[in-house]
Amino acid sequence: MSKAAVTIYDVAKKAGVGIGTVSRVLNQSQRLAPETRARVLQVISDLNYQPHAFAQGLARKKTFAIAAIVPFFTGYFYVELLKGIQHAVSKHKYDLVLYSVDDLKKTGTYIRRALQERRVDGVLLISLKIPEKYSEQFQGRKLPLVLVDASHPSHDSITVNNKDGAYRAVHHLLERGHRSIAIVNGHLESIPAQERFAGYQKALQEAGVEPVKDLMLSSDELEGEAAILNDGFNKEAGYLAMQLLLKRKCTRPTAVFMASDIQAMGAIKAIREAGLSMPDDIAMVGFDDIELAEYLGLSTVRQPMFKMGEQAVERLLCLLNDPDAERRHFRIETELVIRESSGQIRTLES
Amino acid sequence: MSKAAVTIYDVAKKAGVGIGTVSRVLNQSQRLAPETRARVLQVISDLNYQPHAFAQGLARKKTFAIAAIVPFFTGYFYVELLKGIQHAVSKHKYDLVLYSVDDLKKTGTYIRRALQERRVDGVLLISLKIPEKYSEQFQGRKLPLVLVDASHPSHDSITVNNKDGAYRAVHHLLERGHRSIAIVNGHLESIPAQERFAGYQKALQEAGVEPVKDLMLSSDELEGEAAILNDGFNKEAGYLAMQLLLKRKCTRPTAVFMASDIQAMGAIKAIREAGLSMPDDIAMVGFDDIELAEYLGLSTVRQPMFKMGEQAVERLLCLLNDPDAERRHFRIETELVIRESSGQIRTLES
DNA sequence: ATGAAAGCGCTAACAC
DNA sequence: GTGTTAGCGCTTTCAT
Repeated sequence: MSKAAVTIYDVAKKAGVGIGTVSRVLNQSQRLAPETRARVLQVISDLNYQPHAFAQGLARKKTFAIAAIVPFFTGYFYVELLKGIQHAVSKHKYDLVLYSVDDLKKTGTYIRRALQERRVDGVLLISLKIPEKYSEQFQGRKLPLVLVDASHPSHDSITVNNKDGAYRAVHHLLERGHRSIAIVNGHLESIPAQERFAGYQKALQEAGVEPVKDLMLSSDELEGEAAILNDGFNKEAGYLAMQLLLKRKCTRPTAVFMASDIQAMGAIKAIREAGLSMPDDIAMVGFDDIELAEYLGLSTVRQPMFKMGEQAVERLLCLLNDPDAERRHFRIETELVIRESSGQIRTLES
Repeated sequence: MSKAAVTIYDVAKKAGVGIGTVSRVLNQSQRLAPETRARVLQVISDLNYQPHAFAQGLARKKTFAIAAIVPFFTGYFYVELLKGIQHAVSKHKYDLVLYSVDDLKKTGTYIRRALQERRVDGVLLISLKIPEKYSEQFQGRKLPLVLVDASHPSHDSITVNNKDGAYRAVHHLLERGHRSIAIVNGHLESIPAQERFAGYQKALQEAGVEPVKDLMLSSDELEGEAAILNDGFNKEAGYLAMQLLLKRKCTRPTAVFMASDIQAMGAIKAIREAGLSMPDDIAMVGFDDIELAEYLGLSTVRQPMFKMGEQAVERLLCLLNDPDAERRHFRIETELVIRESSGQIRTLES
């Protein structure tokens, strides 16, 4: 109940040893008389002493904390990821400092802080593009960095195979007999959006289906406040895009690939409001496999997000021990989950 | 691009001043020759210098970080809360250290760490019960603590008015003409679950409706792995509970109050599987207003979670500046959101 | 107004 | 094996 925190000096004095010795028992040093160690340990326990993280950090030049810089979590994707991260971090007895970026313009500020404040030993940068300027600084300072859901040649990264995932989604729709397949994408500035678009195109091309410009929508073309937010992967954007699609009376698609489940939610609402039904009037495949997808009977492309988070941390911790390790780029494969929204096999009618 | 990080000494030397002076410009000290300040500022900028958080922390005995101890986030509630927390923390240029408790038995470990490592200036303890032992330590050390979604006489707290929320939900159902109203609750060990139960009882009693034991379920009575997890507020638990309820042929309720929306999701699934419809066969009101609720047309009790998070941080920061401030217990009111699941007004038939 | 010096609580190199 | 001491990078008196 003492007011002032107990320090290593208090322990040393009470145990009748020097502070060096106390420090040694703290750091599991080998060269110690078992008897001395026991005595010190006893005092530590009596005094309820615990080392001061900042003092240790300063002396050791090691913080035992890592930072995760996340775009202000829009939803399930980041939550699952964070769970995985937290799980791994905690397992290794590290602390997690969370920087969440509310305004993408300010990404640099957060990176700069994580980089220069030396509050953490390493950084996880999630779904965010790293400016070249900072990329160099990370290398210069040898501060380990792992990119998650993004990549850069100079840094380790863990990404989902977005292109292949999208390819599988659209391929599945083609197999079901659809030929007029739309895509509703997030902002095209976002890398995942670009990759998913590429997968969409590849599948169509392979099947010899001519891409139709009117069937390719992305959030940046939309009007409406909410749709513009962040990366354009949101409910509102999906809703608006689907409304647009449904207006195209003559060229209305029979199926649509939604670049995210959350957009799919909005789209489904628009379909219902239009008095149409899914999958009969329009089939759908999403991306993410958020918790809700199963509930909605939405076919989708599942990303193993928790695992990604864990893996990112594991990799980062490797880098901490060996900062000169070679760069590695992990690519995690997706899984197509087929539910009701993809409908039955369609006989051709064209 | 220099290997070693730039320190206050580098700045001092290059600016031709003492380190004290550099420190002063860093700390906005008043007594400084404007010209000196400008010169130092210039050098700081040239060298891209930024103070070392740990060194500052050690010297100032202040970390500019707070911790949030969260039960391994089960869902939307914690995400929204965290968003609010992050928003406020970031606004005040503090850092957020996240401790997420995967195993409730280990709560003490995390509290202990936050308490004794002195890595943070204050702690937010969320939805977790604080052991008396630690409660005293927080007071002894004068480490500010704010309880969120939990309370304790010796500490500041922010809670939702669970009892009133539940009361309003059930009252609403009564107004719609229901007399046989069930409750599906989380684990009764959880304080919110207890409070919601109290609200349920109060509403029934006020309406002169006799409580029926068979209509009062909570997750702890359920069998099944998933249902037991954490606080019992989960989809699986809702599903199982509703199945049980639907089995009671003769006493099947006409309405049910679900203590959380996520349980409601599971319950709705069970209802559909039983070939019944909501709200005709069974009306429902949930609790939380998760994103999905609107989508499901689920009437529910909305908790302002983001706001709670913000407010908790604001209060904690107040406490940092004035550790001897009087304890305050904030109680946030809920809002009843009426959607389709509550059905139309029912004519009595009994 | 500003330089010098004493800590903050710990680690690690150096003595014995 | 263990005590002593010099930092780690900063803030903050205390002089001047």
